[in-house]
Amino acid sequence: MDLYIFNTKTREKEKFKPQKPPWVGLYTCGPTVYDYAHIGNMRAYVFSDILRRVLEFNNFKIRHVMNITDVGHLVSDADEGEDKVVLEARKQKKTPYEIAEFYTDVFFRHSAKLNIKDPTIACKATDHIQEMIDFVKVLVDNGYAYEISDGIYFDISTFPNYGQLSGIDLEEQREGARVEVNPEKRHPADFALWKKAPKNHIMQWPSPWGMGYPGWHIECSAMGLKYLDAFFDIHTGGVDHIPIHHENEIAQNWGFKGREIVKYWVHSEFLQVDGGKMAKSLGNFYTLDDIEEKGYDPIAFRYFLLNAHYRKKVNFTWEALQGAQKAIERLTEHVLKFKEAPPMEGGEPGLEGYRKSFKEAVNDDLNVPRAIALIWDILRGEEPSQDYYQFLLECDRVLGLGLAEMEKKGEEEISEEIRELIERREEARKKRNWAEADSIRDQLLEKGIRLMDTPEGVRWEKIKGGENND
RNA sequence: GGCGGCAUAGCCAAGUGGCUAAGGCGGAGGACUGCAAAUCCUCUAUUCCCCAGUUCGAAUCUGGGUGCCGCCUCCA
Repeated sequence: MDLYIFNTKTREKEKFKPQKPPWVGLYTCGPTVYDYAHIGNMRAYVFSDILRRVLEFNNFKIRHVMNITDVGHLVSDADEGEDKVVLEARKQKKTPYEIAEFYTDVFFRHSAKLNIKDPTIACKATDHIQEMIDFVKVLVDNGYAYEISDGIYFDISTFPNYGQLSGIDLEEQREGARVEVNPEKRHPADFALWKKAPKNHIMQWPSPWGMGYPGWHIECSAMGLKYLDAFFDIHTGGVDHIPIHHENEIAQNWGFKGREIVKYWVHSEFLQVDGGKMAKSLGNFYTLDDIEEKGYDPIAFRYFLLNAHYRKKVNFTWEALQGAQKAIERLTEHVLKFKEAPPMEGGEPGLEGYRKSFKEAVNDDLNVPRAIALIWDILRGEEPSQDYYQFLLECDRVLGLGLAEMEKKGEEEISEEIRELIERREEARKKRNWAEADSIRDQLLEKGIRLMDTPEGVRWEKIKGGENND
């Protein structure tokens, strides 16, 4: 069955054909490690994770490269302002390397909690200064770049297709631009490949053009080519990167190689909060830590994201997250019933149909919402059997919800105090002292423990989320 | 100001020309229970922002309107 992916470049779903099957070269624009990644950032990485998993599901072998931007990303993409990491270092009175290391660790911690697979190669910009210098040198030598007083700039007039990815007409864009342009630049959209460093700049390296530091866009080209080169199939990122970052990348790749390097450009839409933009200034800027602090499982957030298609804006609300939390809990319960069920004699007759539908869904430009609906059809519509359980685990290779590790409620850790309360209630129940039993139950409920009396005895669960929303 | 996208039940959302408009959450009723919870069963959009049009047939295509959002400026 063929896999179809929407290519931003052609604005069409295209049949996916890697250049060197079974290998697939996948490059993901990684984080700029100057601050905590927020849940909107994380959507992009859950998306690239799903893409990777679907590729693996289709039996491709993946080399997944992700950059860690720890230098060169200025406060403005128009090559203005300060380096983000350096700025934060000054604020916190630390070195840029300390800042980068700290936020890189946080990023991978959050990724792990969301069951995002680690990239095959995670590469830091500062570890590839030489590669970037070499890249820029070639561009200069071949006449695609020029030097001015503050750095080396790419000359976009050498690349007639500039703007093709985003469908932008440069002349029109110029009208609305509110950025002051560097008067030395030949064209306002020319972008920095290498910046010359002022003496006191903390991060700087020797180069043919004196001490300096790389422009932001060059790292993806240099590292992408270094690690993927001849099988650079897919490049992912958020939609915000289409207009500047990825256009620039295409342009400089062209200058370097004389051809396009990337075959498929795939971009994920933004996550919105309460129907609008997420921004620190609006007070709706959340991180995964915030989600956990409110009592939700990170995996509930993953489930929430999987419920919507990656090319559509998704609207984050606490109510929706609560729904996702509840859904993943119920899903767990169902899955466990299937886990314990025996195999079906002669196999499940309906299984192949589900298998086909599942693959059709995910291979149709990653239609994960449809795939999840299918999971529910099995969970609610079919008798539990080991055959279906094995199939669910198969599906989870794509979904990454951690179905295999799911545990029964009532097996979580609880404090001694809670345990005693539960025992006291059991005694009261034996004496048919309902008033006391119910009062203890209410007490536990306030402590976030919900009791369930079953024929096999009492079970409990910690209540997730919901109780302390906003 | 320029460019683009979206509008499906209380909420999150699939579906882009034709079987009864997926799925989840929430809600209602019932079974079960000492009562609950969990679970199970049933129900929960005659209709897809509005108005025209194309078509045998449209949530899906076209035109107009309204609303929201994004980008062009930091951001995934």
